[in-house]
Amino acid sequence: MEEKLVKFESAFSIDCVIFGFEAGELKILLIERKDNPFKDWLALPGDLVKNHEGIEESAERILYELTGLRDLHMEQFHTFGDVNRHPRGRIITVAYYALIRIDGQRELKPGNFAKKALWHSVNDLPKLAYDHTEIFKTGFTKLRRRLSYQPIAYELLPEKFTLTQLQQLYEAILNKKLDKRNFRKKMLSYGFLKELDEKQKNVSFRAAKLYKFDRRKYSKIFQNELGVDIDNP
Amino acid sequence: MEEKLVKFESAFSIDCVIFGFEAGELKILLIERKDNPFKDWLALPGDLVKNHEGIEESAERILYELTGLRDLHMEQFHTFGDVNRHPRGRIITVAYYALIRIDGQRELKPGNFAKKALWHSVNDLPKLAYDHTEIFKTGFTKLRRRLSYQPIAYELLPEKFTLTQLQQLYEAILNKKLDKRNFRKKMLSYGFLKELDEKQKNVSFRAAKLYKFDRRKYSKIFQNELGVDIDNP
DNA sequence: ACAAAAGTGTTAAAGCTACACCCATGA
DNA sequence: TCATGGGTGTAGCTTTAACACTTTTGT
Repeated sequence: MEEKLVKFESAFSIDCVIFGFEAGELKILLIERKDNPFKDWLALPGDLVKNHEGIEESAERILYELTGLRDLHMEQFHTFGDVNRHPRGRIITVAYYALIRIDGQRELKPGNFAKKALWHSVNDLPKLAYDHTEIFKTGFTKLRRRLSYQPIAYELLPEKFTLTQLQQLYEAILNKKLDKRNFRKKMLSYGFLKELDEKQKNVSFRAAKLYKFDRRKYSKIFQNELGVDIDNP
Repeated sequence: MEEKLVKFESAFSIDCVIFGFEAGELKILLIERKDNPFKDWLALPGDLVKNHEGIEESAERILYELTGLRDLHMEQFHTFGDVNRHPRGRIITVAYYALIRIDGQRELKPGNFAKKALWHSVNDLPKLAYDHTEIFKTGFTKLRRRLSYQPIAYELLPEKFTLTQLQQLYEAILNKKLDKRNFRKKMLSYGFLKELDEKQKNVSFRAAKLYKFDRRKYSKIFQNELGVDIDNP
């Protein structure tokens, strides 16, 4: 373009609702803030977007800094821009959710603003800093809706999982009981679950068959359904 | 809070995809830019968010300045924040769509950046300024999805409408033909369409019955379905 | 042997799809 | 009287919902 560039100072941030599934419960990752404002409160992980950083890029950076994980499914779900949402000035925030496999071994690195990062059950959250409670609720609603038309559950489960685990996850997200037989029938009918020659180990009862999600088959089955790009609908 | 406020300069804007339905076609409102960058290009109506203006408020202001309409259904659908999306600097934009009843009489006031505002069929759009083509496409996809679980069609039709008009609108949004009998059966089965004692006028064929959308009945029927707030799902 | 979860079918109801003709009206 | 869209029913198929017992395994 022929005109000079105008330089603005960034005034936007990213906040992330990071979902995980553990012990039959849906959880999110929260940090405990070490500085004001909201010192000692729990908050969603987030940061200002840097000047030469796209917002997707920024969301991925924040997640990486906290969890050491890259290339996860992140999805922007809403932008919050009330004038007074941030006590330090006019900062609007773009909210993303991420789905990750909780791995007890992985060490979480809380980063600059946080004392520690911990998993909290979505059913038992305290009041969060800023407008983060509202952000969480909006994100959870979007996740729930998305579950009905996208195979996102598999991002939260280990690579190999049992049908009961899958069902528990659906129940945790949808917050209702499902019928075991109907659930299995339906999931298997889609044809994108691959039954493995393996079973659960170290359980004190009959071991269940393990399955994995076959992304190839999924894409083949649902490609161009309504002309919608499956990875960006 | 005890600390001093930090003042940022705003660097975000709103862009609006304004849908209307006319002559059996789904249309959007575009402005022709009168200044650089993108002088003479078509663009979505948009503006910078003012310093003391919430983003919803800003979206409503922009729509009002352009159309003279207030209190319309506006829905935020995505935020676009590529580093280079705007030639003048780092400006991220929050995109909204609005649904309006096209009224041939209403005068559109294009505002500061625009020479004129005109309706364009969604099936025949030229390349738009900035990343507005992408913004439009994303918005259209979200609109289409939303149609399947929210009664948004009624925002686009006149208060009194025929079932054929309703069907044409669905066909325009979903971009496919629907079966007349099945469509009517289904719409009427919901129970929130009120049949009026009135018929179409000034048509050169058998006049069709007029219906209107009964928002009260709708709310009663669908309240708390899955615990989701119907106006903010 | 018992506790715990795995695994498995059938039936009825509801919803969806496909399909074609007569009717009312104004020109 | 003709052209135009308005208005209507049925049958087959698919999908969903409700429902309970036997099997396997480890302790």
